[in-house]
Amino acid sequence: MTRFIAHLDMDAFYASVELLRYPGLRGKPVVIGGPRRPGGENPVRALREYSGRGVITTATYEARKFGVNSGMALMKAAKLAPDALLLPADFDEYRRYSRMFKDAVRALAPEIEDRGIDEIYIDFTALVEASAAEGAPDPWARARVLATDVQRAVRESTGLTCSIGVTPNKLLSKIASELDKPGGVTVLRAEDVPARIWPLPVRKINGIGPKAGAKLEALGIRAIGELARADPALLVAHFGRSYGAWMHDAAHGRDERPVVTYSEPKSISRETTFEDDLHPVRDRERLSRVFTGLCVKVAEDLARKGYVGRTIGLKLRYDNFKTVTRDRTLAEPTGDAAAIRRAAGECLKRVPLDRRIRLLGVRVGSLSRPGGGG
DNA sequence: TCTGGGGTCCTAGGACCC
DNA sequence: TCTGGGGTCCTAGGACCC
Repeated sequence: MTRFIAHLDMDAFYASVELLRYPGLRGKPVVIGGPRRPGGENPVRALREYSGRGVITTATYEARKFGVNSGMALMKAAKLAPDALLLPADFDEYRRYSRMFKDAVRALAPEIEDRGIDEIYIDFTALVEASAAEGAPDPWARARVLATDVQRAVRESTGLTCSIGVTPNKLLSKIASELDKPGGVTVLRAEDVPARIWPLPVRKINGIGPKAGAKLEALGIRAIGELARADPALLVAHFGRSYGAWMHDAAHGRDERPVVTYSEPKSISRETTFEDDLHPVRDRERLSRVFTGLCVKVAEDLARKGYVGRTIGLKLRYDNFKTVTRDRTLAEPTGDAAAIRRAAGECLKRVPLDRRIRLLGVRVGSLSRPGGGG
């Protein structure tokens, strides 16, 4: 049976929330990133004044014209767009707007899957069928109307715009929502895949990242259509049975995953990158203080969300960006900062400390609700 | 001036049990 | 004395996503 699945993506979400606060910045190149300065009044400054290890979380469309984008180091972005304005990220505020837009969508279409702070999948199937009597004869036309209704609801509740793709599955909708940004609605049927999807680069498929993309390129496969026409046996040979077969299906636009409206967290973690790499011996005290602080924060997060966990993990990144992890599973779950610190401390003893340290992180997994059966 | 922070899922080997 | 599978748990690393 045909499903009608939407993917909604907020347009330049963090930056757009900031523009509501600082309307004077509208139309200017603005970049969000870097840590929040405690106590500062107007945090807006030119990107060229930045120094540190932060990356861009969001750039306005005006800033993107300079070639900067999410994930780029701010220091590098400062070279490309020194006059762009830099604002620190304010995640509490973005989470507030996230709740607002999701509540507005839920009031119209309750079947929502959360995919992070600024995007969701929506299952329109039941609503499209229910509107058969009073709407247009073509169900896809009715799905488009639903999408524009959702856009309007989001705009009225938050003042923000979003882009929506509507297709028979999540994979295609995720691609489609990007095709007419910002503010567009893109409707794609299965028969539109060759014309609309196949010309796109393979990296547009959610699940094909930098590594797989480069490997495909080396095989001479750049467009999704080339991936669709590739010999499945060749893909399996290079990427393994599961991933190779999935890739081929994805290129044909096949995806049966349901919209999942509820899920429990699997782990809760905190990590921090130091402004300068720390020496494991000389900076031992500072390292230890930060370490304990991370454990306390994780414990607070667990308590606030109502979880305890059995597996305590440590993450360490060296100055050469190599990352190691160690973990230890306890007999009983805990949410106690001191117990987490003890277990993570044992993990630290199993890791080589012969290089400077760039990042330290603490994670708690195998979560359960305290007193609950798991 | 390289490369944040919070997540999920997958793989693979070894231990251990039946 | 030698030889099986299968299943689950734990651990480490890596790819990927927002």
